[in-house]
Amino acid sequence: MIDVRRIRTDYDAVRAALARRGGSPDELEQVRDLDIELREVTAERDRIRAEVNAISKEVGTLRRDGRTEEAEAKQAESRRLGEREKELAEVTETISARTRDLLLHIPNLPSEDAPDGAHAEDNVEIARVGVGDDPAAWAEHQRVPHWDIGTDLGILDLERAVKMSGAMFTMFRGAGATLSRALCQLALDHNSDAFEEVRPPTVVLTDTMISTGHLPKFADDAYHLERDDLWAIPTAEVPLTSLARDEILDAAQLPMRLMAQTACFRREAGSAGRDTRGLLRVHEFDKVEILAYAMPEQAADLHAELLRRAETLIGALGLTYRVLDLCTGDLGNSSARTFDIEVYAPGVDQWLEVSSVSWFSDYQARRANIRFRRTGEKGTEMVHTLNGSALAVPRVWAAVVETHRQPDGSIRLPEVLLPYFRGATEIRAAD
RNA sequence: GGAGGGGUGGCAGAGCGGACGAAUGCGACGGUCUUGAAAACCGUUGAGGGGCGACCCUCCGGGGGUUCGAAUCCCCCCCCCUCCGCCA
Repeated sequence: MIDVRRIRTDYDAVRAALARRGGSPDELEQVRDLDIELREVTAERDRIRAEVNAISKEVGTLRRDGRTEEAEAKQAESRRLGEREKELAEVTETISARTRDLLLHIPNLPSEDAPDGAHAEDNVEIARVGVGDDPAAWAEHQRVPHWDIGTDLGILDLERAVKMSGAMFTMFRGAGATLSRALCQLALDHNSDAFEEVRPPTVVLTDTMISTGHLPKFADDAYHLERDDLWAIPTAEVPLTSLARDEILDAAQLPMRLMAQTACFRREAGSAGRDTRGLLRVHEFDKVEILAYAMPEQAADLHAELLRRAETLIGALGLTYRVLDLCTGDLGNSSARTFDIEVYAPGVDQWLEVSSVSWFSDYQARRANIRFRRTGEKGTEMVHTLNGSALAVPRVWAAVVETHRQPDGSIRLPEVLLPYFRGATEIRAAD
């Protein structure tokens, strides 16, 4: 949520910032008008409440002194005021519920540093590492899609996954399953110097989904367990962000760094028919997420750190990648600024988004009510939240397999993965 | 799932219709004393909202109700603890 007070005091700037995303300002305008109305009605209601409180006190005194008649007169007066108050209470409730609902639908203000633009094509490439997508840079044996490689080597069993769970579910087998697990383990080990490992629940309450911004706007993208009104998380960002919900953190605790490996569930409702083959777009996948709570002045450095950590990992796997600074039109709803890491997968000849490293300013913190107190100071401020995928398994799995495929069809394992492979250095077809 | 007990400020814990945003203790912060520290003593110390301000409003797990007035009474829900059942 953006701060209502900013809408109140700085409307034009807020409106201009949101306009950079390309949306309509209707909701914003409604919030501004409702807020003015709300404060008027609330002030009137508070006045009446104050009066009722004062009268009740008098009644107490009068009754104690045995002045029953006077007390009864006061009570009657208070009853009348109470009725008026009830009416006003209904009005304020309606207005504030409406305001909150609108506010929950308004996206975050983009950072001033985020590049302007309307579509993904306007994203700015800020780094490119490896051989790139130049056809000449890749050998013929690397031009095999991972689904063929996986099937040939017996390490990917999509057919049976579909039998159990339907389209866009996956199953790794043998060395393929080991590779999946090794990638996660590598990501956790790589960040264990500064991040606390967490194993959160993967099924959460509605409020938990609201805190990160995944609800109410994007309900169609998530799996909902109706009977218990629970949601399967689309990313560990959801539980990790709610970890500190409704808490006031000490400045000394910040920045607070957390990481978690979880299954992630996505309905992919809007992308039916796209990337249906292989591992490019699936309903369930494993991911290691890194996340931080920070004071505002720490956020920029942390954002750079999260990006650097995600990048190092991809680089260590010997993959070719590029980093994009997302333009305002392509930014996620809750994000103020996002860097995407895209890996080049030679077999499918595509750039695959494998990591999204985002800074949410205080947008999620306000939804989740996560504050901090500066040491020695009174009052509280909203924390800033940041997160990024350290490693998302299926797409990285695909890129590793395609990139490191040898002329004889085997896969040479990158050195960083060797500790997790029980002595093996390559993946070959079982006889 | 069944029976019983409980949810109050950073923590512990009283209050069970009116002077209670809440005793008391601990903790934290500031001060006195001390070469320094400890102890002792004095003071301060929850959050959110509105108003230029005096000040006002809300919050005692959540929601609803009774009442002139609710932390306190009634109803529903959630969570925690103990016992039983079931169970990876």
